Amino acid sequence: MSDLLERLRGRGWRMTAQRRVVAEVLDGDHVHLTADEVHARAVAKLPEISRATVYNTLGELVALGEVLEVATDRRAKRYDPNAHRPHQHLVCARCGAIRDVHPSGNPLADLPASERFGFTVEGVEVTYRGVCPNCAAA
Amino acid sequence: MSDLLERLRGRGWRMTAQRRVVAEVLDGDHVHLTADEVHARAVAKLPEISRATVYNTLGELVALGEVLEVATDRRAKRYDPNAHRPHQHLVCARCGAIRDVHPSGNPLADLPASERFGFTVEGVEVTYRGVCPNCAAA
DNA sequence: TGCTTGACTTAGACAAAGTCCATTGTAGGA
DNA sequence: TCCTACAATGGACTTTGTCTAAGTCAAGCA
Repeated sequence: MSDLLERLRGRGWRMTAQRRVVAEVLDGDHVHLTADEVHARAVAKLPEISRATVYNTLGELVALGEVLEVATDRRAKRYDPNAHRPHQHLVCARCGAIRDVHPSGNPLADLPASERFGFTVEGVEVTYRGVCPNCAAA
Repeated sequence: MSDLLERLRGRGWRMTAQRRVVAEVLDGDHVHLTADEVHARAVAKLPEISRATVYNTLGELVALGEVLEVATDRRAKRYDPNAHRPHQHLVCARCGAIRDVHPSGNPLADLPASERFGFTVEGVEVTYRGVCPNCAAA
C-alpha cells in the first residue's frame, strides 16, 4: 500500500496528511466509493479534512492514472483504485452494487470503420446490468 | 409521428397538452437532448409548461420503453427517442457530440458465467469514446 | 535548525441537475 | 354537465460538484 504513496512521491507530489489519507482510503479498500464516501472515511482518520480537498485529490489521482472514475448511474461518480488492470463493470439494477468483470473479446474491434463516422476512437466502456444474487433472493 | 401519441394513448396515457408537447419534441428530433433542452423546446411550444412536468413525462416515457436514458457523461442525462432499435453510443471526448452506432458482435456473450458472480445479467451498455472529425480538425 | 515560497487546504458560497410536495387544474367517463 | 382521479404547477429542497480568497505548511536552501 505504500507502493501508491511511493509512486505519487516519485511524480513530484507534495505529500500532505490530507493526500496521504485519501490515498490510503482508496488503496486499502478495493470497492467503488463515491466522493462522499471517500470523504467520510477520510474524515474518520483526519477530522479537519475538507470536501474540496477530497475532490481535488481524487481529481489528481484520476489525472495521474492511479484511480478510475466510474459513472455507472446518474448519481455520484465512483472511484475505482483498480486502474492498472483493464476491466469492465457489472452493476446491480436494484442495489447499485458493482463488480469488476473481465469479458473475453475486444469490443473496440467490434466497431467497424463504417460505424466510426470519422471519429478517432480511443476507448470503450462496457457496463453490464443485472440483478445481484442478494437482490434476486429478496 | 402520431404513431408515438397513438401508442401512448393505447397504453392508457391521459393525453394532456404538456405530454403531447414533450412527446412531439422527442419524436420530431432524433438527437440526444438533455432534460433541460427538452424543456426549452417544450416551452417554445407551450410557454407555461413546468420543469417538473418535463421530468415527470420523460420518466414515464422511459418507464414505458419509448425513450432511452443515456448517461454518457457526469453531467445531465440525455434522452434518446431511438428506443426500438438496439444500438450503442460513440461520444466525442471534447465537445460531447453523440452518435448512435451499431457494433458487430454481442457483448453480452462476451461475459462468461464465471464472470457473472451469480448476477442475472439483463443488459449491456457500450460507450465508445474518441474525438470527432470537427474537434480533430480544430 | 530556521527562513522562504509557492503549492496545498479550508470554509463556505455558488451552480447545475433533479426531486418533492401542497395546491390547482383538467381529461374523460357517468 | 358534473365529478373525480390523475396530471401540472412552481417553488423549496437535495445532491453532487466547483470555485475562490485567505490562511497554512512541506520541502528546499542557507
